[in-house]
Amino acid sequence: MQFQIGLTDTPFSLEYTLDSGQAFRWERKGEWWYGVVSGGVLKFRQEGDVLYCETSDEKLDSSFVRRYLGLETDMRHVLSSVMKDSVMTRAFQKFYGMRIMSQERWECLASFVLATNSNIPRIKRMVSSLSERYGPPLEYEGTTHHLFPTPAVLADASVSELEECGLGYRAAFIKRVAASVEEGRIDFSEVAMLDYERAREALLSRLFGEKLLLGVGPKVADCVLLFSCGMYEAFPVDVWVARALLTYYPSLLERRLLEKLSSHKPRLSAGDYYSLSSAARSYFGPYAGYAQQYLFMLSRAEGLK
DNA sequence: TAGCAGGAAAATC
DNA sequence: GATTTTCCTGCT
Repeated sequence: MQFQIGLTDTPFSLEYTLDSGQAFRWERKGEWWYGVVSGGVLKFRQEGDVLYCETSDEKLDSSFVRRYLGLETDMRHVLSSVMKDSVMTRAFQKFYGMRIMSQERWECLASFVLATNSNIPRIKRMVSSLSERYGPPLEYEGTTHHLFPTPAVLADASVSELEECGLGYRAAFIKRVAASVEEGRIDFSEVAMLDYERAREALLSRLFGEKLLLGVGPKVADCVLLFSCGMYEAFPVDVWVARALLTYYPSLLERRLLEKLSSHKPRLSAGDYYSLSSAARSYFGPYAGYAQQYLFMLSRAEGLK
């Protein structure tokens, strides 16, 4: 199936969106970006104000794509809310059109569990070898693609086999998290309906179960809420965003955090994470997550240390 | 709460 | 080619 989406009335950059470290299954081949999403292969090419789309699956239609790429978000609201200072102005000018996507929730959770202590190229490799090994194959244009594996399959995989996908110590985490999802301990659609604070609590443990979820801390929870549940006030803080806050927004930080972040090897405790994240959320407001993603990109582009 | 380990690849020197 | 860093969390 082929179709087009007009972008005349809304800022959008395919490249900045797919390559901003939110999603890990997109690859550029020549003019086209290829990805596997929700049971099908998707293919995108942007030419100015037109987004050309092709897909193996009828269900991945234009309304699906608009939702997936975050095109339904009214950027005028985002801009008027988040444009508070010259740093934001610079970041939005530089990466104009970058959108927060709305990804499949289980895949998003799994991807960010793998992301701990890692880097983007490696995360992509882990996700793709997991998919090749455990995901159902899908032929498209003469190439075999693989869907992202289901929780059931990963829960049944052995840790040593998972390790062979280059996961290292993350293998045990992903197995446990998959099992929790499979057992219904995390009900994503229920989480997505809660308000942000409750949703984070729920993801982080207590709601449906007794046991702590291995491998899901506040940062991973924030990524899942922002990138797959449409909670734009979530403000994940990773090393790059922490550096950006330290460099551009020192006045938002308590003295204690300033000192810690300036130290040689900053290690944030859970308490530190919450104070950082909530300081940023109250400064940037309901679309803080957008501010976060632009800061992430700016921080990397400017090579902050 | 602080301190540390974890595991492999990228980035950097 | 060696060292440092890497979209962090769990355990003690």
